[in-house]
Amino acid sequence: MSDMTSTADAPRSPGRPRSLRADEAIIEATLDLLAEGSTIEALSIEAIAARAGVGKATIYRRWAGKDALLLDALRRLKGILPQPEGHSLRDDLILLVGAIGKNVDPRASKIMPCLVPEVNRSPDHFRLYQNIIAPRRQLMREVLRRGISEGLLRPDLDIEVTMALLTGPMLIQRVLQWNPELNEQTLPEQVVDAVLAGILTR
Amino acid sequence: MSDMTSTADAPRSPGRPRSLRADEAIIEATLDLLAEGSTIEALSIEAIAARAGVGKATIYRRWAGKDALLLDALRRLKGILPQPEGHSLRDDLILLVGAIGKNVDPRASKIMPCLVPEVNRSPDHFRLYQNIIAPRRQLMREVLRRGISEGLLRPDLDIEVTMALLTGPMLIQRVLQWNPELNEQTLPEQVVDAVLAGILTR
DNA sequence: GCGTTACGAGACTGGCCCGTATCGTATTGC
DNA sequence: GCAATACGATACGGGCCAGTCTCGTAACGC
Repeated sequence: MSDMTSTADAPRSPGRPRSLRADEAIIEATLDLLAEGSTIEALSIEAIAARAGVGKATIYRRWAGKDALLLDALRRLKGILPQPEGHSLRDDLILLVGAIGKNVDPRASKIMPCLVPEVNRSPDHFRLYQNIIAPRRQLMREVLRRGISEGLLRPDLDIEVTMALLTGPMLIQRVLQWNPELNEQTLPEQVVDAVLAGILTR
Repeated sequence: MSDMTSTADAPRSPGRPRSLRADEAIIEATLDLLAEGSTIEALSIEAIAARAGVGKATIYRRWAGKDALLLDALRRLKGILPQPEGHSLRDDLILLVGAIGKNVDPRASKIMPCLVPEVNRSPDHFRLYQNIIAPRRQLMREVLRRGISEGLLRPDLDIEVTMALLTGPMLIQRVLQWNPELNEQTLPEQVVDAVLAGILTR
């Protein structure tokens, strides 16, 4: 939405219309290059244009520069939210934890780690990042609140801390490869069960 | 150890000896620039030389290139390990969790997020990263084992998962600024207590 | 057909950087 | 004093890239 790429209510300007294929190709090329390991700042407009089979001018006609293009491209990665069923607290939490760092677009998992420095540096990227994860946090918050109101969870529970507890292990494993010993497949279930029950002897 | 910077057992070569001040100044300049927000690849030898008040040749005389210099510089950030007292399981865990992402060198916390992409890309950086955190994990592992053998913790506890549970929340908060709502100061205590007790109603 | 705008391709200037080389000078052992 | 090496500074060629501009061509409304 940073530029006039959108299907605006334009008063039908004269001349040849913008190519929708070009839009798509540029965004896709950007995400591809990032997913292939290019750092966010090693990424060049020239490389994107070449990969997209597009002239550089075609990119500059649409975006002001690399940053604007990048923010637009990343917005495409938002993906869809998981849908907790609401039957079982445990199952819902496992679903949400398993969805952390996952995305319909498989490139997302390669790209995410590259964004960490940007998020710490640029307010724009930080906002985008928070916009993407906020609804997911909200989803988990609601599941936990339901658990409390149903009497399953302690009423004095600190929900924000609990969310960090559920999210943290999965995120450091997916983004930071924190511990090679851990099994990413079974981790969501293990985390949820451990958080629910605690680790003290009963 | 990548180059001959070390105080080697040299057979006393002739000519003017290398300046130790230059070594120090170059490393310090590198860490300073990183801490000030330069990305790892935006960092240029030229900028380091200027900041260190040193000729470029002085750098190339010591290191083969940016990567070698960087790995050496990062090794300086290792810092010292926290020392659990061994009296109280809870206190020891709070100490260890609080030390996550902390360092005697305050620049470390600024630099860490910048390294995330490198760690995912370069095996050298990944090794360095694992070498730094492995002893800290080991420390936590021992504290948890002691907790089990003292009968405080469940004997069937999955220690690796538990470590992720304790580490994850702190790490995503310090490195990713995951949730602005959370208080970093009180988080270690909250995390340890929640993990120990679980969140189910008793 | 005509004016208008977009297209892919690529030329072009200017900036930043790498890695090497070359200054004149400083510091060591002999 | 003399050879050897290091020093800071700076010049140099080469590469990559940003952003602008200019080709000849293509697609639209009228």
